[in-house]
Amino acid sequence: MSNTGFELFTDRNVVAMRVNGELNDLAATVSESDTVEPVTIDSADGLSILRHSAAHVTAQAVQSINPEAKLGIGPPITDGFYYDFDVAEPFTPDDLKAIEKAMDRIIRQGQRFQRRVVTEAEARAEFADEPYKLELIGLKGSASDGQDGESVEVGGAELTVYDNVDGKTGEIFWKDLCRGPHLPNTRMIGNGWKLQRNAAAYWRGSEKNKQLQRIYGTAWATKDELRAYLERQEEAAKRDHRKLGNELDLFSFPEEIGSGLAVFHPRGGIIRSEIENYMRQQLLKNGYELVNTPHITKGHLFEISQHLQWYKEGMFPAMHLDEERDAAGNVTRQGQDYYLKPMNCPMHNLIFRARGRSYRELPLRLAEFGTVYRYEKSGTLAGLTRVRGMTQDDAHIYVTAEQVKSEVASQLEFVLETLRGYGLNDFYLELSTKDPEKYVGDDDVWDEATETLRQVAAESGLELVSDPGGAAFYGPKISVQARDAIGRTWQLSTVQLDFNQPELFELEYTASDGTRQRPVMIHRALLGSIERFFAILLEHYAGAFPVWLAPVQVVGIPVAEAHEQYLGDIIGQLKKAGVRAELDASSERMQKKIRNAAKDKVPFQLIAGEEDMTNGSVSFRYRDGTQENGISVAVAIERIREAIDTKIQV
RNA sequence: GCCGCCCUAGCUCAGUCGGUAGAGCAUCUCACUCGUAAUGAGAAGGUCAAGAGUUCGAUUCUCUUGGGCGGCUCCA
Repeated sequence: MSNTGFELFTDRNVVAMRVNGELNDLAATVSESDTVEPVTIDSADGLSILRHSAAHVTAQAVQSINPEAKLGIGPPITDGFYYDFDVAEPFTPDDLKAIEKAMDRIIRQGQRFQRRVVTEAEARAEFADEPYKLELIGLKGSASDGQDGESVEVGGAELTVYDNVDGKTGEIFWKDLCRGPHLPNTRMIGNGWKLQRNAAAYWRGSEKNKQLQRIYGTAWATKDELRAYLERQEEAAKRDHRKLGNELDLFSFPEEIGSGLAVFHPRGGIIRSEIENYMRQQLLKNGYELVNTPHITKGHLFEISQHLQWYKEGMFPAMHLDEERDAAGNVTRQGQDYYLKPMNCPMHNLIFRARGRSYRELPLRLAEFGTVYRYEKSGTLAGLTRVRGMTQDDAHIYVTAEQVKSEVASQLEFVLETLRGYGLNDFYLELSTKDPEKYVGDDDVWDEATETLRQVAAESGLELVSDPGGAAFYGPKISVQARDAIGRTWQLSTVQLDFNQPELFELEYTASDGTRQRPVMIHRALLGSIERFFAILLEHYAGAFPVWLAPVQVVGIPVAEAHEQYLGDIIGQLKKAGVRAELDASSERMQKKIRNAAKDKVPFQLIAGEEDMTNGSVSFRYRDGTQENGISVAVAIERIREAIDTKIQV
């Protein structure tokens, strides 16, 4: 006896089913021996199916408007879907509107998604006009990298086509090569969807290939969820560090200086230096030594480190200096190429080998706020999160092989403790392992090191995600991912082993038995770059920094001019106590001053008028608009100092 | 780097179907002296991103360059 999913599940929220673990359409038949589980539309699988079905509808709509459009792929993604098309002209916003309209019609029509197994020859005949589909059919059976969404088309055990048919007449409107499964019916896409934008994307993700036009959309089980999603997007846009940086006068990117090169204004500068001060204090407490190295170097250093061999495109081009020529143009004096440094490690290696090193000195931890310059492609730059000039809180730790594990473990602990100080406390770890195509060193060494990192990660008790093939060529790495206030994750700290540079730089220490040994090198960036970390904190706090980071910690607002001197004196005392306090002595009314301070997201407003003057007190107004009147000056100062010292958010 | 879109006052934005521009906020001046999110009046502020082309005339159309945004690729 066998049944279809429709017979098994009458709940309208069930859109597909798992049969023996495999996702299937509800139209599929199952036998009694099968294990069958329902997939509801609001589950992760259900949403993927919904989104993938919406992608099909997008494609049908596009081809109904422009039959010449050739189909690429159309997989579900986080929060939505996309579909790629080869079209003569890129889509315009008006095109998207027209496509949405056509989609709406298709959805209302209630077309059924009907699965059909085909042979390769049949598929080739049916999709003779779809060159990209033909390519995918050719891919079938070859290396099944599910990477760029191909697997949603041809990733199944057999080749299948999904026909979109009229629910009553069975007339076929459209079809697509697809693994499935799909919703039973387009009507189930409902009205929780929206096309969002179009952009170009390389066919199958390679910049050697042609660029197709991609349409992005989002789709949700209900209209309310769509609305909630759009609100989240809006919230994220409000926190955009580029917008806040401008509004709060923190930093800018003057066109005269160049792309990806930021200047920090006074208010951004003070936040930046607070970040650095705290960092420095943590470093010194944890056995680091602070070093300092120049921004430029002769090219030879990067020949030793092999950066000029591997990463030259990522470096600013050479400054060719000191060359001399005679009248005939012959070189009479050989010049030198100088480069801006793209990383600090080679220079730290030179500090390590500046003199003989003993095992007694290890672990040797060299830390620096090292400013580096990288020639990132223009299209990849984004605010402070991707720049061409940045300061890394960089450290290189030289250890014996036996010390690797304990050092990585203590680094991890140190990293988490420090990040918590900045108000981040939701973390998980990612372990990046060897890229079989691109690595140096022995497999044994890699395996052992990777295992060590895995153990340390496991012992931390944090969630661990693996990132196969994500390591740099010189060693595996563990990274700390942090979730911010609105749930986005950022890769922050990295702890990375390096088997390569100690070799290249012939680093050695004298072991207890008098032999010369090669140290293991650990690269450790805690904040990544100060710029990027700054951006993350700015977005995390939406500009309302905790008191210790706030550029202006206290604004004094006199009720009228007559109270300026009284309040000015209190502000003066705060300044003496090391608080960033300002008196607003402008000619505005106090209401306006309150508004201004609120817009600047100042944590404490101190207000004083007649009443306070007579009582020797002051009134607090907090960021949330609440207030507390009649606080004695001494208590007020103490309270503010404490809020700063304990790094609390207010 | 690639595809598309964008660049008007310090900021946010109007506007010009080709006849060289306007608001609000910010700034400055004056008046108001005020107890919890915008007091009023006035002034000043622009080579309409830069350069070239088409045109009697370009901020507007075309091209180039710079900068930005959304993606793709990249992210040592």
